[in-house]
Order: sequence, then C-alpha cells, then structure tokens
Amino acid sequence: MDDIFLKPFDSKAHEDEIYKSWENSGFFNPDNLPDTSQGKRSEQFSIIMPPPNANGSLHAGHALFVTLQDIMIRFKRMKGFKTLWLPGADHAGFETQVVYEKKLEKEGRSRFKMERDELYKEILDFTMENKSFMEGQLRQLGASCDWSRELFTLDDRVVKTVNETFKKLVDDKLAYRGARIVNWCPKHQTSLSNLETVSEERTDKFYYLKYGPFVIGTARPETKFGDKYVVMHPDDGRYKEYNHGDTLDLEWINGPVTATVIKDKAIDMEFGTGVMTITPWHDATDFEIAQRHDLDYEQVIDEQGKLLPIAGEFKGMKILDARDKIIEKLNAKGLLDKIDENYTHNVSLCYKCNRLIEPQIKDQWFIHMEPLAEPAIKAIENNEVHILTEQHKKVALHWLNNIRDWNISRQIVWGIPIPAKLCTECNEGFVDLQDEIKKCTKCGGAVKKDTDTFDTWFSSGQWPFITLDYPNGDDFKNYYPTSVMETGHDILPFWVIRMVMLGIYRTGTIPFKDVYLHGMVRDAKGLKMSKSKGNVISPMEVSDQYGTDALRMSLIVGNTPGTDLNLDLSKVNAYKKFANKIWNISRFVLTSIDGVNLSQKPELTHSDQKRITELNAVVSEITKYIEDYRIDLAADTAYHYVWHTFADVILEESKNSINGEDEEIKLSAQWTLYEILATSLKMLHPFMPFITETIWSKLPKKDAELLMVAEWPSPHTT
RNA sequence: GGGCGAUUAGCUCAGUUGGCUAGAGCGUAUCAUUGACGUUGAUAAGGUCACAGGUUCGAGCCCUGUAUCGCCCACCA
Repeated sequence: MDDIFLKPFDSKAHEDEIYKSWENSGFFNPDNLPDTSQGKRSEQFSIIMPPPNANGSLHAGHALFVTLQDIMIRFKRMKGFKTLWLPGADHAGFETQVVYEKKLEKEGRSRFKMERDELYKEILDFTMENKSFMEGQLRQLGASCDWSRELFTLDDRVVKTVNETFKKLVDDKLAYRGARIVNWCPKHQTSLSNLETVSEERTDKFYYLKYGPFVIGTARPETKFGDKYVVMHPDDGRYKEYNHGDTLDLEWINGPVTATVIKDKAIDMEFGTGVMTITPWHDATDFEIAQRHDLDYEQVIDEQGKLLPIAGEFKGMKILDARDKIIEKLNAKGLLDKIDENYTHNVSLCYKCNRLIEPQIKDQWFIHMEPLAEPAIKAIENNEVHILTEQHKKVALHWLNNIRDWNISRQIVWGIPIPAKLCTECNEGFVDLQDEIKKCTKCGGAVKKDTDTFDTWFSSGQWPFITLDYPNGDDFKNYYPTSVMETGHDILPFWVIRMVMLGIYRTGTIPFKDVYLHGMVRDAKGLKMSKSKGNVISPMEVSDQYGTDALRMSLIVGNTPGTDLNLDLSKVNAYKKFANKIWNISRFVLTSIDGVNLSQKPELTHSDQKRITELNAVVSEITKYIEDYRIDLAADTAYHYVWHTFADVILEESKNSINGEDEEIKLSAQWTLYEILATSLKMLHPFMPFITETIWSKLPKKDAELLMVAEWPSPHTT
C-alpha cells in the first residue's frame, strides 16, 4: 500500500497536482475525449460558463456555480457524453469601471482628469491581471472546463458579432436613437438601465405651492423654475372652468410667467390637489405628458446635479442646498401654501453608489423590446426554454410581459464602443461598422464618432452564440443550443432573459434548453455577505483551509435549486471529516486486499450479493437525482451511503470475514469491498473530484487511468 | 401599487406525483473505543410541521383565509 495513506488526507498536498493531471490529459476539451466501451461519444452536453467579472477575487457565489456546473459536466463526461464546458471572462463594463474608479480615488486621481485612451489602457491592464488571477481560482475550485476555448468579452470576435447584432437591430427598426428620459448618475456620469437602479423608501417634505389660481404639490421645488404648463385630469370637476390650451399669467419663483393649461389623463385626481406643473427634462411622467402634447422642455439641472442659469439667483447651487432657499423665497413671496413633513415615496438610487438618480433627457440608443420579448415568452411558456424552478419561470414571464425599452448607451470608456456616427448638427445617429460615414445622411452636417459604449449586458446577452462561433463555427453546429444555463437567480432579468431574446433574434433558435437557477450564498446566519458587515467568506480561503472537496460538498448538500444557501464553516468542517473518512475507508480496503488477484471474480456469499444489490440501488438513485437536477439530494445520498452503510456497516462486518479462516468467504468479502470502493469513488467523483482522483490513482485495478473519464457505474451483476 | 416566495428539532435547513413511526448537519446528554479514522461508534433527549378552516381512507405536502418575515419589479407629481 502507498505511504500516503499513513497520514490523514491533506488536500493542499494533492489538489494542484491532480488538477494538472486533468488539464494535461486534454480531456477538458471534448474533441480529445476517449471513446467509451460503447464506442464513440455521440451525444453532446454543453454548458456556457457565466463569465466571472475579471475585476477581483471569486466570491462564494462563483464557488457555487463552479461546483454545480462542474458536477453536471463531470457526471455527463463519465456517462459518455461529448461534454463541453466553455469558460470566459467578463470585462464587466460599468462594474469594473466603478471598481477601478475606487482605486483611482484612493490614489487621489480621477477618471474625469484622464484621457480616454489612457484610462482605457489602465483598466485593460488591471482587468488582464485580474483575469489570470481569476482563472487560477477557477482551477483551484476544480473547474473541468475547456480552457482552449476560453473567450474574453472584449475579444475581436465578440466585438464583431455584437456590432453586427446592433446593426441588424437598427436595420430592423428594433434599435433606435432618441432623446428620452434616462437614469443619470451624477457621480458616475453615465446613464443606467432601470435594472441598475435600486429604489428606496424615503420620507421627505412635500410642498404645496401657489401657482396662479392653483395649488400644486411637489417634492422637488428645485426643478420648478421652468414650469410653464399646469396639468389636470380632463374629468376633474374642480377645474372644469379651465380648458386645455388656456393661458394665464402668474407670478412664479423668479418673476412672472405665462402658464398653459394641459388636460391629461395621467393625472391622479386623488393625489395632492389633482394639479401639477411639469418638468419634462427631469421626470419620466412629465416627459411623457410633454411628448403627448408636443410641449417645450428645458434642462434645469446639469449633469453634476447643479442648477443651471434658468434658476436665476440659484444658479450653480446643488439641488439639496437650493431646496430650502427656494422655499424660503417662495414663502417670502406668499407662494407657499403649506408643507407636509411626512411624505413617503420611493426614490431611485444608483445601485453602486446609492446616490440619487437624476432623470435627464439624453440622446441615447434604445432597444425596442416588445417584439423581442414575444418569441421569448412563447419559448418559456411552452418549456422549449425550460426554467426548472417554477417560481422563476413566473418571474421571467412577468418581467417579459411588462417589458420596457432598454437603454444600451453608457457614457463610460470601459466597454465595447458603439459603432455609430452622430451628426453634430441634427443629432441623428448612424450605425457605421466600417467607419465610412463622413457626413450626416439626413442633413448633410458634420459627423463625429459616438463615444459611448454598450451596456455590458447587451454583449453578455449574446454570449452563448458568440462563444460557440456563430454562424459558421463547428461548435455552433455541434453545441447550440446548449444543454443547460446555470447561474444565479439574481441575474435572471439582467442576463438570462436577454440571452433568450437576443439568441432567438439573432440565430432563430433558443440559446439553451434547461435553466437551472441557484440561490444566493449567505453567511452562516443567513445574512447577505458584505464587506461593510465583515461577514464575507472567501471561498478561496475556505478551500485552502478545508480543501476544495469539502467546500464543494458544503455548497451542494441541502441546497435546493433556486433557494438561498447559508455557508457555515462548521458544515464545511463536517465534509472535511467526510473526506478524511473516505481516505481511511480506502486505506482499510487497500490494506485488506493487498496481494489479492482481483481480476477473477470469486463466488460471492449471499450477504455480499446483497451488498452489491444495495449498491446498485444507490447508484441508480444518485443517477436519477443528478439527471433530475437534484444535485443536493444526490450528494447527500452518496454521503450517507458511503459513511453510514459502507463504512459503519459493510466494512465493520467484513472484518470478521477477512480475519476468518474460510478462504472463500474472505475472497468474496475482499472482492466486494474493492468493488464498492471503486464504485463509491466514481459516484463521489463529480462532487469531490480531488480526493476521489487521488485515491483512484492508487488503485491496483481500474477501468481508466483517470477517474475523470472512467465510466459512470452501471448496475453490477451479482 | 403589482408580482414571487418563506414559516418544520436549540441553530441552519431537507422533506417535488398526498402513505411520515417527520429527517440531516451543527449543538446537547450518556456510554464505548487507540481498533481503517487529526477520532470514531452506539444510544438518547428535543417537533401540537406559523395559525384557522376545507378536500381525502389518509395532509408537512392539495385548496381557502389570517398573521409574520423576505425578495423582485414599478414614472404617481
């Protein structure tokens, strides 16, 4: 027997070496996989890995997805499938730029004082460094993915395909450039999609102001300088003497204005006084009203959140500083009716810096989503794209049925540049893939390059067909649509649904068949991990301390699909003990069979036959669980069988037979023990690849050099 | 405002076509054991499965309602 068994299992001593032996075998690449005993591998199984952001260390959520997907892949590989797990790395546009800006701030620098090219180059270097760091971490977690096919989201092929999709969308009139209200973050100086804002309930003051004969309500008096339309519901009896289009002169914050009466059904008669003035530049509802009636609008607040000259004496002030002063002045002029101190409402905040979003009108590129959503709804409803967790299917359909246009322009340098030219005179935008448009085709004016970049999710949304080299690559023919999309439920709308929409739009086919969504990894008490709480558990540190196999088991067992999971170190420790148990079982079995000829199957005793039958039942149970995506139950079943049946019962009972005088009984017990050990290692391999492969390498008789490509156990004959 | 989910042992959670004498990990208690075991094994305590109705031969599971908690989406000034 090998000396290594004389000591307890030491994960650190084996993991690197084992991973290298897998990687060097070439078997991560489906093209290199050996034939099975049934012949060529004819069926494909493919997963596109959600590319981790290349801007920092992997977190527990990454460890969870690596484990889940690696289990699926290893299982199918052993089952004889041609398995492709395609890894990637995400430049993660805005996310990475925010990370890098924090770094700049610490160094006392600012992106707003840097040249675009210089900033881009620095973030690129930063990302590339993190990318290779991140790849090493994926290896440490045991990811058996095909590194030869790895793709970075800024690689040429990605950019080319994304640009072509953009052009197709514009040609099909599904993408358009327009002046629309966008979510503007005054800190990050970019617009954000609705999904990139968070809402928070706040209690603010609500002001009732005298506007000519009306009293209007507002929470934001600082936007009211330019208001010259007063709006009410057409059916509101209180204001029936006023007609749509009537004008009236009245005294306002900075002097007299002429107001025009507008009747619009968007007004809620129950709210406030049922009358409001509108600020189309800084409010989405107001903007829509203005559009409906073709009204004028003017910017009041600039991109930094300061008041513009229209504010007169308040020009240049920050909005919150100005608010009280404006109210003071209105009061002095007798225009303040009353203040409601306890007005609760929801405000939008930037999801990164929690600053108030300032709605602004911007010329940006938008995608008209409804036509894209329609086929996606069908595909999800009829389970062509099968979202395994029913609750998430409902969420997806709800989201798709209430979809809104998607702003894909970002005013940041870190991303794929939008391949468009903009007219400096009429503001028209043109897609220009070849950089050949020199004059505005609408007005003949000069053009400049669009300096905006795509929302990362626009390119990520095309990831499955891009990674498989659409349209002409062999991989696309062989592996599209992929078998499973496995990712966190938090990015269901951000990513998964958009992949369905854009995949169908571009290729005519759904991008993946099954969708497995895992929950969030929380701390031992179920709290969200966050740096500020100091409860972040680094999976890499856990892997170092307890071993990757133990970490993987603790992330899997008890983790029902779609629900959140608490990562508890005492649980990790329990599976570390389990690894040690497997180690010692192997040690015992290998000691017990030393020198025995295993190639000749002996006559089995009745009780050994029963053990083999029992083993068969466990194998089929685990197989079925994995095929049903109940990986938690599969892992738990394997755990209990190996510990509480194999070790506690079978192995204990075998001691009598092995130490007894009867050679036939002894041989039967030895053969049975070895068979159960070899089969157990196979069953455990997808979950605990490192320790099982380490032990496998010491086995005297086996059907494959590497356990990774050994055949998944089929029922033994007794 | 709309949608989705949760409520099971001291703690964290499983329990998916209704058959449960309700399980796991951690924790607790007692005993045993240097024997493959950086220990492990055996045994035990601990649950009116949130609450109230209903369907059923049978409900932790299905239906209705109530309470509490959580999450997602949303332009009411």
